[in-house]
Amino acid sequence: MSPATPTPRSRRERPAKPALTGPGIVATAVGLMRSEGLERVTMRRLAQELDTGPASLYVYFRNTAELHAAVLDELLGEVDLGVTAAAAGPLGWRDRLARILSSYIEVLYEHPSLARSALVTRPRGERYLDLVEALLTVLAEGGMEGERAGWAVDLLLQYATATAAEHGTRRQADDTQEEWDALTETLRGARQDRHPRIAAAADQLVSGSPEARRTWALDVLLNGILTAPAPDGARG
Amino acid sequence: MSPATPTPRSRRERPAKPALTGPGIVATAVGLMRSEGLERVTMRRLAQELDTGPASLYVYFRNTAELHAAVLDELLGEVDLGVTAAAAGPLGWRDRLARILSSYIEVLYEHPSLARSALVTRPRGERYLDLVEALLTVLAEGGMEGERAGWAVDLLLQYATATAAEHGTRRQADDTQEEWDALTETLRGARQDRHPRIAAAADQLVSGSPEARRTWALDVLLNGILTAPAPDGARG
DNA sequence: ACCTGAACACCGTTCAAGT
DNA sequence: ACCTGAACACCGTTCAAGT
Repeated sequence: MSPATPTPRSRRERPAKPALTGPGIVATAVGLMRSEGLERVTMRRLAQELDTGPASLYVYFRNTAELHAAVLDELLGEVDLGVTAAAAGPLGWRDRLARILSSYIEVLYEHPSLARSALVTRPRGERYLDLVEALLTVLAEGGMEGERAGWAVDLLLQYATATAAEHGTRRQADDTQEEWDALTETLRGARQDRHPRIAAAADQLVSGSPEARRTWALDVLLNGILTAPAPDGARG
Repeated sequence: MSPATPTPRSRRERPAKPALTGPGIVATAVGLMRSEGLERVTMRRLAQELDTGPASLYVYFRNTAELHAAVLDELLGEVDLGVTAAAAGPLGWRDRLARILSSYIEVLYEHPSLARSALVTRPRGERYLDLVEALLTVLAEGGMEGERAGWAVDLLLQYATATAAEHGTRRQADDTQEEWDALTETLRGARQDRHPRIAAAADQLVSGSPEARRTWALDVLLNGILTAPAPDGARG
């Protein structure tokens, strides 16, 4: 099986070590994230995967945050924007907007730490622009344009991103459950004298499935965007 | 200057090394955060500050996330809840709610990384409960109780926390500015063929001061909470 | 129960040197 | 311009051993 002439280990394991390219690196990073989670998509671990040293990656990304931003943009390619056009079907604009945002949330749900990084480093890749464009398109159909629409996009995406960061799975389902139980217990155990309203409303504070809450939150946001006074950015 | 009998270095520098206690550790951690930022509030750095080894801290906190949660709760003591009671002044409930949330945002603005950690590990300390209790009190005055109020608290705090995580200062003002410029440039440079709406609305997407946006967002949320159908947690 | 030193298994980033 | 080895300055967490 092994060749007569010994080959360096690294060459044998990765027969055709590909030249480094930006897209190639990102593709490898995405694969690594899928198999081991974003936590493992570190400069060092990724370099190892690419059969090189960590310093090499700094030619393509200024830092780890930029690397993660590139991974995020790649992942955003999975968001379903198929319902953007009014011609796409019988759904009204509100439902189509909800579909797009739900798809976005679901994509990020698998990678909450990516959602967290999106909250810090604002994305601005091509796929992200596609998403923003889609949201603006649907909002325009709902009669929203200009400042109101621009700010609405921001608020809607912030909500969706934060929700994925908060509730996303893959954060060791055990931990999440444990934490939730602890919170529930804390609320239920609130003392009548100091936190009477919490004590009374403990169940309502933790009620509802994530889906029910999400549906409600999107209703809140859209109703609010439609009824709040139009923003005036020039004033700020 | 130096005593005749040599004293171990550590004892000389911290004359009365205090015994470790939960509150004492948190107080030291808060001080460390104020002087060097949350990034430096690591188990190792904190242990060094306390003149001990990192392993000792695991008696008090199961992990770094718990430590940061304790720091956050301490910091929440600074949130101004003085306007909670209707008797506090002439302000209507909406304005009082906005005051409380703005105070919360401002407290977290100085420590965006703490806000980020709050988004992941749900807080449940005493000060956090005080904040929730205050919000429930003001919402009740606006006629909101039960499920609607409970879910509203969640959504309002999520918005506030995410906003602080996103826009908080202290994240190297330079970096933030640079990132913002890059985003603006990206939006302005959107290609007419692929992202026409972004190209048209670029200025509206980035317009407005943080304060103007915050005011608008709170309007949106409150209007939405008041007009969206009451949630039904039992259904979810 | 509380505290510790030492170890294990990692990190990001920079820099001088190579091609 | 791109790539690299090596180094610097850190991390979180566990464990066996002490008090």
